[in-house]
Amino acid sequence: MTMEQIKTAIPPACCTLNISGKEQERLIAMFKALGNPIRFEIIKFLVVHPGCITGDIVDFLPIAQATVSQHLKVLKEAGWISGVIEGTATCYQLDQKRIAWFRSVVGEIF
Amino acid sequence: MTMEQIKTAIPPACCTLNISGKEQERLIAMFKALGNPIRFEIIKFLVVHPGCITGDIVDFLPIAQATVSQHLKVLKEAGWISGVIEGTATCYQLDQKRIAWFRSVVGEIF
DNA sequence: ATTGTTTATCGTAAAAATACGATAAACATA
DNA sequence: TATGTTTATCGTATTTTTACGATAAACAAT
Repeated sequence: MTMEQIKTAIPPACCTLNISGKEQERLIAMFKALGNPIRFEIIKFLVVHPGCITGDIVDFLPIAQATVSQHLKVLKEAGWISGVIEGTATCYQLDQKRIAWFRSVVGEIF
Repeated sequence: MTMEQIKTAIPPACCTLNISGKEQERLIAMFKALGNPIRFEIIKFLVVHPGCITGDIVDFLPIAQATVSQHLKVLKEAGWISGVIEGTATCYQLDQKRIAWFRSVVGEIF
């Protein structure tokens, strides 16, 4: 009886983890957003060419403008980038504050 | 003529980026794998309870055994975890080497 | 050998993501 | 005001992901 309990017990907790709720949702959204080859290329492009407008990214990628716009929206909502409207164009750059947060939380978890 | 060229030119490169090919694919796969709430919970569980078997995770989560097994496969193929067969059970833990690689590459990019 | 336990895989239905053309909205320019 | 430029959004077709039950495979226990 006692042995069976030991046999079926899960390994004891080795630590605690302080992430849940909205914070966890945001982190997962950031992971999900970069888990796509096109969006990863967009981020790489913005790392090297900060301040690009949508059209620059459309010219760079082999996909339709509507699709690029959609991917930019996902990246923006996840917190990887922010866009500043300048006339008819939108100027994008990395959201360094959020990215720093991402790195720090990943560092805390693992 | 000259002005038009300036107007349509993309911002100059501010740096270079050394990631591409198989390495980039692996990184994207790691992002994609953690961009799912169930898989994120599995990783959290394994952080706190290293060395758990599949059944422990099945008991912990509100989803079917087949689904858990599928998610474990995704996490394993992405490089987040590794599994050691012990009798009929499989003992899972984080792949710390790969995780360290993930953190270092993310640090290099951003 | 037979039965039970544990996990992975197969086939498939439902949900979500992705890509596109068409169109609208906002602004600049002639 | 009329025309062009730039981007976002809408509707939709296709692909991918997710979840499940059923089953198979590998081992343990009787």
